[in-house]
Amino acid sequence: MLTGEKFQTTMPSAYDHSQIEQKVYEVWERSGIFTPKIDWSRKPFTIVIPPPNVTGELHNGHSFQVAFEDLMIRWRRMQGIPALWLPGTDHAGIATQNVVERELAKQGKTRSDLGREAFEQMVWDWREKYGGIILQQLRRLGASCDWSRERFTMDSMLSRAVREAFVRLYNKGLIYQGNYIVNWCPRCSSAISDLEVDHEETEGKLYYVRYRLADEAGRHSDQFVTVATTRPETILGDTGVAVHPDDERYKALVGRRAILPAIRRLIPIIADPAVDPKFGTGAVKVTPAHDPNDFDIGQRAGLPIVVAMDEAARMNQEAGPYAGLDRYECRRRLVADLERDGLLVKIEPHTHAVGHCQRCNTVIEPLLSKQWFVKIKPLAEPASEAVRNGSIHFVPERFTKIYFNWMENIRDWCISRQLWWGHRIPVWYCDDCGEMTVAIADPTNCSHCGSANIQQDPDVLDTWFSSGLWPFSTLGWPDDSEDLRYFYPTSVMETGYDIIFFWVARMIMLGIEFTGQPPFRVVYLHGLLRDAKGEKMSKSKGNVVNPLDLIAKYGADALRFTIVTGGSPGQDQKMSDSRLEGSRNFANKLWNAARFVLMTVGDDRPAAVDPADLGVTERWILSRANRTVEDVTRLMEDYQFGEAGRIIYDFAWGEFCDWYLELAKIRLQDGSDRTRQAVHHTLLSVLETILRLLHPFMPFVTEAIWGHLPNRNGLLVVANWPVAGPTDSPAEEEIGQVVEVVRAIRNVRAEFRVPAGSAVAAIVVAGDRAPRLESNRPAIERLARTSPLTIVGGLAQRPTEAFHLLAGVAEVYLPFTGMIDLAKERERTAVEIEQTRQKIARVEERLSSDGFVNKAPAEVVERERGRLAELNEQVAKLIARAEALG
RNA sequence: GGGCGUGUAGCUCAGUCGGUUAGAGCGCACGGUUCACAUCCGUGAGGUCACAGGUUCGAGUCCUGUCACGCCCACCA
Repeated sequence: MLTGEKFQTTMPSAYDHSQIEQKVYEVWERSGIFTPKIDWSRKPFTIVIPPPNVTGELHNGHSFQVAFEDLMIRWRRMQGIPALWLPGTDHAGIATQNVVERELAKQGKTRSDLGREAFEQMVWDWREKYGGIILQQLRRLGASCDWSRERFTMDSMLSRAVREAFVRLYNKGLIYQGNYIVNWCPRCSSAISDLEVDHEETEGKLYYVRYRLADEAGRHSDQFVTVATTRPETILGDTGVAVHPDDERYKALVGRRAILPAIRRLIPIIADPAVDPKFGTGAVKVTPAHDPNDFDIGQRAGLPIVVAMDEAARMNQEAGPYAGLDRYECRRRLVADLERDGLLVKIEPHTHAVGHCQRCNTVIEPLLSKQWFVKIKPLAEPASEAVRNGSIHFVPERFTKIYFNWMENIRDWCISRQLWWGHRIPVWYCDDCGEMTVAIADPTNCSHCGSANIQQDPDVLDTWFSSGLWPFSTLGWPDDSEDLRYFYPTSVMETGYDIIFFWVARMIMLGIEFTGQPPFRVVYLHGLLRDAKGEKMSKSKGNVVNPLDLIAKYGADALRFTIVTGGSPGQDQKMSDSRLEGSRNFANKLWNAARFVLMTVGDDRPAAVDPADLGVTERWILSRANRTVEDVTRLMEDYQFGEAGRIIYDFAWGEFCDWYLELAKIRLQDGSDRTRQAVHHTLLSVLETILRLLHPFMPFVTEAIWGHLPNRNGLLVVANWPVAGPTDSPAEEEIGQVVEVVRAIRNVRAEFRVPAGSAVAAIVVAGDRAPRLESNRPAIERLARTSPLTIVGGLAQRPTEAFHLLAGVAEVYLPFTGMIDLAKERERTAVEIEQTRQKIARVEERLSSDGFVNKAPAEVVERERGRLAELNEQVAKLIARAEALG
């Protein structure tokens, strides 16, 4: 059995997270409790971490992941469930390659200066450094990951899974190679997938260009056709002009040929229904190699394909006089030339969406190129079905629709990247027979002709291909490992909603394809972190916050509690210093409450208590604690973590600290030994319950306090999650009444500016409740500072020279002799009577309506009747008061 | 061009089977050296729940529409 530790020998009056958090983490990690024990008689709870990219250090968005994932893991672990949180990092192909290339650029070098091998080594070094930093940062956040199962997407084990997946899909015909238009980033010099393109509304221009028509012999005629384009440089790749088949204006032109300006290529005029007659002139230039629409049109009409640019978006030899120019320089010169030749009709301003590379913001060039694709429809359908039939559930629900919408319109996934960092595509080309060998293990010979002259495809796979396998590749797939059998499918996938398509959808598709099961049951999506102005965090805006800075200032507990209680699922969140301060203060409050409890209780755990010795005060706080346990557990089951955290906060601060600790002081002062024992027991018991409930939210401070508890047994991290005991409504009602009376008196004291130190006389008239208030006399006397305090059932004669107020069903008189203005009292009473009568009228109206009495649930009607009775009682007292005032 | 979200106190946000008098933190005002805590304690002010209709005995909550802000998706040359 593990023993807890005191992380400080004494408890200073201010909680100092910086002295404690790291020590606590070391104890947890040393204890080995983050590694779950496989127990086939119990169903495990599994989360695989969304692996942070090894591009650099963690940013504050990662704190969200940790806050929610660790919350779930710690909670389930406390419930006695084998809980695995599997950590790891992602090689993040294009992103990591880019940051390393930027490093190189600082030395004035490019990756080609180094060569592939040396460059890859440089990225591995980078990964060593930042991968390590990231894992340390996760520890600082308190992540209770099973470090013995740490993975990296390019580990040999996971790389083998990638090859296995590729080969299986290839053999099934779901991976194919082909020449299609892809999104080409000239800066990265690679194809990227549709998802990696950001569309930005851009103020561009629409150029109207005249193409001269050719006569039948191919010579100049005097006729023209005018086309409109936003990218004039692509004219150099035109192989046709298309019009709509029903467009009367152009019917006669179909079948004729036009002469391409600048390079005088003859191109046919064809009809195609994809052309919108209302756009531009209704005639469109067709550039099959540089536009996806044009590619389709070209395919239908059998047009030739002319690629006019290279992979850096410079014009190639097809561009004739413009060869070697950058695409925009070419555009500038070509437009000038067209104008000179009288072929430029006009230029209109035109706003349209321009694609940019998500990683480097370079304008994307649609380009014909030979790439590898995943045929996605056969994978998407079962993936949709898994969500439709409830095998996978989204929290919050609304993301289901977004998921379906994307799945239904999905297009084949371009998975090859012309990069050096990543999983090399497991395809080898034979120099002799030209055939491909696709294999899991590196082949030495062509599988077709046996030649040893084979060369591996130079490209790597989209980083999301390996990420898509993460929930099972990390557990040993394709082997039938014990981990895979026990921990898979995982329980919850927790991540930001911004990567539903990139990652979540692909895990579902690939998970079902390869394991026959959905990779997780629940997708919990947290919102995104915004800065104080509500803007997205990004490096370019310079508003990225390092979580370590916040941890240093406020503590990891405060950061996590702020995140979890700061919003609701799927909702973006701003983080402010004032909220972080509030959470830090809460940790301190808890620390001090614990100091008080421990100081009071001493070093020995009180023996079990005879329930008969519990006073109503104890019964009250224990009942409230049980209710809190029940509510929190229910909310956690329902993924309402924020609400759960707020409830703990309210109970711990607003009830335990504000009221019970104060009441306990009084009980201890006045009580017998048996009472003291009951109070000690209750103090400790409720404190422990709070610590247990709060541990998944604020793991460090709760564990640190736990370490000071007398005769503690083990660490809090593996303590049991509390089970709600019975509630005690009479006790809750009784103390509720006491609280109400105390508050009412405090209120009046403050209004009359009674010095805090001085006592006031008070008379409480409480009817048949008087005995119960009487038994709480010390509490009222001390907490409301009353002396003498008179508690009676009724009064023969009501005092007039006193301030009068109602506290629930009790009346309170404060005889502020000489300070009472009778006229004002009369008026105040009259106003109160009037207000109470209005309330009564409203309730009576409701109760007299047939609709309400018949249709509302019985308990609601009952509640209204009770309310009416109470109001009637109040108004009677007010009238009596008015009469006494004369 | 589609779709989604948000609009509740000065600020940041809760409010998930529709049910008394709509909550919290911060900020603000007033008062506090009560032996756990000034990272604190007590008290208070502050909201026609964006707007307009509708459903209902009853609407911040459900429906329709409008306005404002934000986001996502989309091959309009």
